[in-house]
Amino acid sequence: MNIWWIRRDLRLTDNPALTAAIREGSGVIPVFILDDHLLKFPAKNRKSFLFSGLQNLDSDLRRLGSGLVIRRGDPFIELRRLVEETHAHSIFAEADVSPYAMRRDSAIAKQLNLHLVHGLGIHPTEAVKKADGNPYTVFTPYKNAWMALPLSDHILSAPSALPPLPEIQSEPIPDFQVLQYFPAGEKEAHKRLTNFLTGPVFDYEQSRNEMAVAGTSSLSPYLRFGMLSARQAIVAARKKSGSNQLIDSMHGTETWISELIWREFYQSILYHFPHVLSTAFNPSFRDIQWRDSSQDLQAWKAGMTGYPVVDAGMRQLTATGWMHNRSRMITASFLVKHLLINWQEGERWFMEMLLDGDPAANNGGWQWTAGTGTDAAPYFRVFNPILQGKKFDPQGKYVRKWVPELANVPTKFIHTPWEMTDSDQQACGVTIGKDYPNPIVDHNFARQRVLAAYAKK
DNA sequence: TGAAATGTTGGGGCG
DNA sequence: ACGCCCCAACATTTC
Repeated sequence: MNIWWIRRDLRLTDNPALTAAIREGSGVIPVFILDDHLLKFPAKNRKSFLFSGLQNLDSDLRRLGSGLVIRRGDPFIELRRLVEETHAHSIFAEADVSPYAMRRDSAIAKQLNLHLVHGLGIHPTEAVKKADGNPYTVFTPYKNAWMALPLSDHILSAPSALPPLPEIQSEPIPDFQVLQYFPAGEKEAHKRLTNFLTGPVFDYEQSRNEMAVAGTSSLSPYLRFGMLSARQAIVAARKKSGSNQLIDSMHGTETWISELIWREFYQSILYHFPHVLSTAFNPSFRDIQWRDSSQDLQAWKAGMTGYPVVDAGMRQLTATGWMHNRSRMITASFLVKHLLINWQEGERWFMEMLLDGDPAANNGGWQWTAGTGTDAAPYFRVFNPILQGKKFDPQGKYVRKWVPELANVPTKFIHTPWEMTDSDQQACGVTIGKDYPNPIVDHNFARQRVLAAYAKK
């Protein structure tokens, strides 16, 4: 009898840890531990998604004759108890790369028979390295090395039956709110993958940037909790790309696969440079004089900056726990460059709000935006929220959806509502400065300010 | 996975 | 017909 310790691999198909636990023993006990150290972090939406995913996994396991054991407390203490209670031989778990997880797991491995199994990404973190043994810190060469490694398309199948659980204590799954836009679970993940690969991926290069279009896979929360493995995603995409004659679909799938490789790149960065969670990766950007304005930070969080695309993104985030990738870049750039507020404030807020909130990817994204990271956007690249809106939400559909007070603003003014005359405003039923804020900072002024601040550091 | 400033070119209006 | 100017369109450089 072995324990399958579930952490962020809430799936039965293509699960190396589960497969190993089954193969190495005469039975398996699926366990999830509610770890207060992780659960005290204010991330209501993500916890709902997790708990809903656990409920889903539990019913999938029951269908196979087993079930999910839930415990609450310190992982080491709970696992030790479980081993005593069940006489389990070994514990199998998917290896993780966050500093907390690595510290936790190596401490537990000293006391208990814990086997960490690779499964978070396609290639183990240690496998993608430069010839001299050092980790890559630039994406393109990392990607090239990653692509050069053999990729098995073998998907581990889900068990068809499991032995019943022993009579042991299990906590109920905590209450959670149902997430309208992101139902949890493996089945939903597969539905989205199939849907994406039979439609949107064909036009991915174009439509992935259009914020009002469902042109992205929207799989990030599922990948975050392992309701879908990276291998399942990539193998399915590769099949699509190989089987289709349309050159566009080939480009689309390759571009999407590239996005999946970014996830592993940032996992590798976090693994090798855990200090990125507390400071800039690039030391020359550690002394920027950030502004300290709780008022501006609050306006950003609330989606009340006066720049419609920025506000639409921020409101989509609070309303759904997810934000379109293009809006993530725009809103992040706005916080760092326009408001000159420390990117770590944004990183924390995104971690509170995002269903897919993951320390590696989130930190990587923020450091990229701030220009402080590996292979980052150059600091002088300042997104113009008006131009970004015109380019990637030309009809203002995205803005109208998430900033309803601007719903009737003519397209001509949808990204610059403050340019409307009083009678324009009256005609579309919104008073700028009252129903919707004026811009909290002038674009040209902010641009000059941030360039000066970065140049000085 | 930028945007703005600056430089260059060429068509067309006009004296 | 010619030179001059304007300026849109595109290219390059700079932040």
